[in-house]
Amino acid sequence: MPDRRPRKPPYTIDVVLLTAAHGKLAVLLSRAPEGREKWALPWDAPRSGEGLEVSASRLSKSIFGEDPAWKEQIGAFGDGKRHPSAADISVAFVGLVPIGTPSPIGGVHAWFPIADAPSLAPRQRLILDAAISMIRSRMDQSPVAFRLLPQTFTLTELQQMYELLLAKRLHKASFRRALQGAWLVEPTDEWRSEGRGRPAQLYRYAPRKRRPAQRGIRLDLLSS
Amino acid sequence: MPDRRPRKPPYTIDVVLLTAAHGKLAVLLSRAPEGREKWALPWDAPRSGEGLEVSASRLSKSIFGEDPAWKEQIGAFGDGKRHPSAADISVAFVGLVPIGTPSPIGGVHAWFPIADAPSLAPRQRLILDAAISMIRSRMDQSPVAFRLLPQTFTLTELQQMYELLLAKRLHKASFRRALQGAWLVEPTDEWRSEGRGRPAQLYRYAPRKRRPAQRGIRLDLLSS
DNA sequence: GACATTAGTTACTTTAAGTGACTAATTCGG
DNA sequence: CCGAATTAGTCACTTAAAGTAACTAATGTC
Repeated sequence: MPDRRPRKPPYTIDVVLLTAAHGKLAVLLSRAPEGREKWALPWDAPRSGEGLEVSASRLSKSIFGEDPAWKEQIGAFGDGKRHPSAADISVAFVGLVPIGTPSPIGGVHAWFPIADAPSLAPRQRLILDAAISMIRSRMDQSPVAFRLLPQTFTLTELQQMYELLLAKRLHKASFRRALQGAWLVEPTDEWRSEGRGRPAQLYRYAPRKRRPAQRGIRLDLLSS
Repeated sequence: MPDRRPRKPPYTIDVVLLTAAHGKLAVLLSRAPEGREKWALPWDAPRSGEGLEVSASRLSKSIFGEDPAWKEQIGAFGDGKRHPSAADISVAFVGLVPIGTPSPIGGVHAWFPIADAPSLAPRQRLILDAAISMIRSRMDQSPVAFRLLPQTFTLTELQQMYELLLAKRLHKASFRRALQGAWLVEPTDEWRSEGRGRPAQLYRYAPRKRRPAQRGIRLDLLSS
């Protein structure tokens, strides 16, 4: 990962790969061979002529063999905070990895629940915090919850994912009614029996464009 | 022997300054002395050791003498698109200027309604579009509408600003009820008589923290 | 003083969300 | 084979919020 060419790069690409495991959000960190901190977010210098998105994809692929299920830029970070590289700024991306994706992780990478992540270089700490707050605030504009789940899932799993991200319990009937109204999922003809209890139908993410109904104004969100 | 040729900067800072004028959003452009396009978003190379936010402030101050009323980073842009500079990437900021701010604009700068902006370098076009879509999507999380208005304003002016940003008509009673519930404004003891009709009371933006009431889930926004 | 004009409120309707209790389909332990 | 436990899914009723139109209030114009 760290490209140790003598000249300092003009900037770095840092990626925050997130997944859900054991009811918690987890972030992928790489063991840092040198430097003050033992772990770091995966980062690299861009290659010549390579776009930002492409760099981030290359970095993700070097870890997983494939792109994350969803990826978005967080922004550029600088302002004098220390980074494993000597670069003045870092362009950060957040990517989501579906729960249960086989991770070809050797001893070099490891998943950490975000609450017990080890200490990171200050700039990378900022990036991680920004990534978490970004996916929490984009949940209603991007299919964040769906990209943390496999292609098919039960509605209970989906609800639990929303509860994890919102850090809040939701009521079953309300959740399903909202889901129905939003035309986000469609049932498959498969069912999953999870030991005891009635089997659950599997659904897939299949958003249908709707008229921009968008009722109301959400002024109340401003006052949080 | 040091190389004295103008070295290309590692990145640029570009700013999208927006205001509202004549019922439309307008962007500030600078006349470009050279290059393929006649106009450009204000940009500059960062100074050594200067943070990103600081660079953007410096650039804004060089135009207005003061910071915009609100400012936020949009992100980093690159991916091979052409820019007035030779830099590989540009870090873009959007800033809001209250309606009616005296602009010490010579022949160098001018406000353009966003619908009739002249052609820009491809990367700057992307930045401008991202800025617009950003403030539209952040309206319910940041006081965007308030930062486009003067310190005190009438509720009708505020409603018209929301209508401009949302590109949608709102009903007076609903808007005011939502405003009341959100605890975002407080009345001043001033009134403004605008020619004919009953005078309107002036309000100021004074958000009060509330319990995170946040009722419901906005799944419907996902399907737009 | 009648009227046009803009501000602000009220009362009623419609829609969405909160909630608990219900039915349905399965496993498990006798 | 039967009943309790368990999880999935739905229903009906309650409560809260947004849509809407008609109202009152205060000013300027003629």
